[in-house]
Amino acid sequence: MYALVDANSFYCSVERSFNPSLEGKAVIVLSNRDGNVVARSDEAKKLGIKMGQPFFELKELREQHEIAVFSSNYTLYGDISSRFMSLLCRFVEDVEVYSIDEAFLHVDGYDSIYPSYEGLGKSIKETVAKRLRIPVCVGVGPTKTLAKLANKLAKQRPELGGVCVLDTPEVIDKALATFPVGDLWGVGSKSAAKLKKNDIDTAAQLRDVPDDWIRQIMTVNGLRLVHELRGFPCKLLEVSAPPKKSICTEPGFGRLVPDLNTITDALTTHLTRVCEKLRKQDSLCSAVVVSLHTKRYRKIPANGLPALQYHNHLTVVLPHPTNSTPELLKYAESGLKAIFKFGYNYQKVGIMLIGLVPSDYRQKGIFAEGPNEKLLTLATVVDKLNYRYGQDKLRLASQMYNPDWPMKQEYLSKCYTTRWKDILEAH
DNA sequence: TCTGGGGTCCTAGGACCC
DNA sequence: TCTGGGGTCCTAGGACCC
Repeated sequence: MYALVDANSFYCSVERSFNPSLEGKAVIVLSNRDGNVVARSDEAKKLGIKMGQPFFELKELREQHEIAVFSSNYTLYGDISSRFMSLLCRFVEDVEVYSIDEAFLHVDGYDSIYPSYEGLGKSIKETVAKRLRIPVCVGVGPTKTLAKLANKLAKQRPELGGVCVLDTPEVIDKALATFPVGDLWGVGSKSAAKLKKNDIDTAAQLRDVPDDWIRQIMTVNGLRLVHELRGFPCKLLEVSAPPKKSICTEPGFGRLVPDLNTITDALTTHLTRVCEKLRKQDSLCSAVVVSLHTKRYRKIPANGLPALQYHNHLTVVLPHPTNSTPELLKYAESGLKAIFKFGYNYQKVGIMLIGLVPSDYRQKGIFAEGPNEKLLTLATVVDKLNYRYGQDKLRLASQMYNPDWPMKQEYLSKCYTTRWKDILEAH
């Protein structure tokens, strides 16, 4: 049996846990640069605020109702998340961290400690509430898909007390009979539409379709999903996260930028961040993809001419895998120069590291040089110093510092758990 | 009459997840 | 004024190999 433990409105709950006066009030958390809504408390959902809704659209609503607004504070959420996961590891041996706010658990073989799955679920819920003041729901089922479904029911039906166990065929049948097929894990909007066309509206109906048919319309993923609904596990627990296969970043500038110099500065900064992640997972990358975009949603200006659009990307294959920032920068910059076109107002530049291989992988081309070992060592030293003395204390001369564009974060909370000066004071 | 058969690797695009 | 960001997996088709 699998359990899925998932925090309720995680980002909002974290903000609340350090500010109890927000209890019972509408809370929202915004995306980078305060652009869109990425998390909503139940009260905010009731006001009709949609996931992903642009923040500026809420102006009127905010005048009518009291809504607590926060910029996203990933330092804080990340730290609370890791505390959350460590708590879960005290309950069972096998824990798969599935996302920042949810984890799958293997829950078999603990009968002597927890006589029932309900008991285990309640115990987890109470402990997380007590230690972190984060509300969670627990769903239990014979497969990950059913655990996920159970979790959703636990959230929807307050009478369950936050724990839903699907353990017998009868209980599972009953749950599937009314569960909308589009709410299943792995059914997105496209598949939901296709299924609807074929008169499949509930999870129970999907469970009973022929294998060949579902494979045809939803590929092997759909087949796996159907088997999971029938109670045969196809998705197993991944206790140790496999290394990432690609690492990318593509944040917007926050304003429109026409010149290559500024864009190159931003590229250097982005590259510095992704290289740090690359080295942290102990990998080398064998190619970089640079991309450049103008702004998509620009309104047609007064002169009636739509803003010129330009989107392009280029893959630069390296002569040998590396994780050295200056070395990668050379190739990334050449890629940028190749796709940059004068005369546009750009919104963002992106960088993606692909073809990641373990760092002990040293495959030399017959005539090409291997990675420069000195540069690799240098990168390690730079990381250590920056970890100790603060991000970007040691940086490339070409990296923009104190960027002049606004990193809009008007509603940022403090880093209560990771920065000495931000620790709460008790009076 | 009859025009092989089996495989790998890469890429772009689609779909999905949080 | 103002519209996010970071990932994974699968498939079909092309190119290539023997």
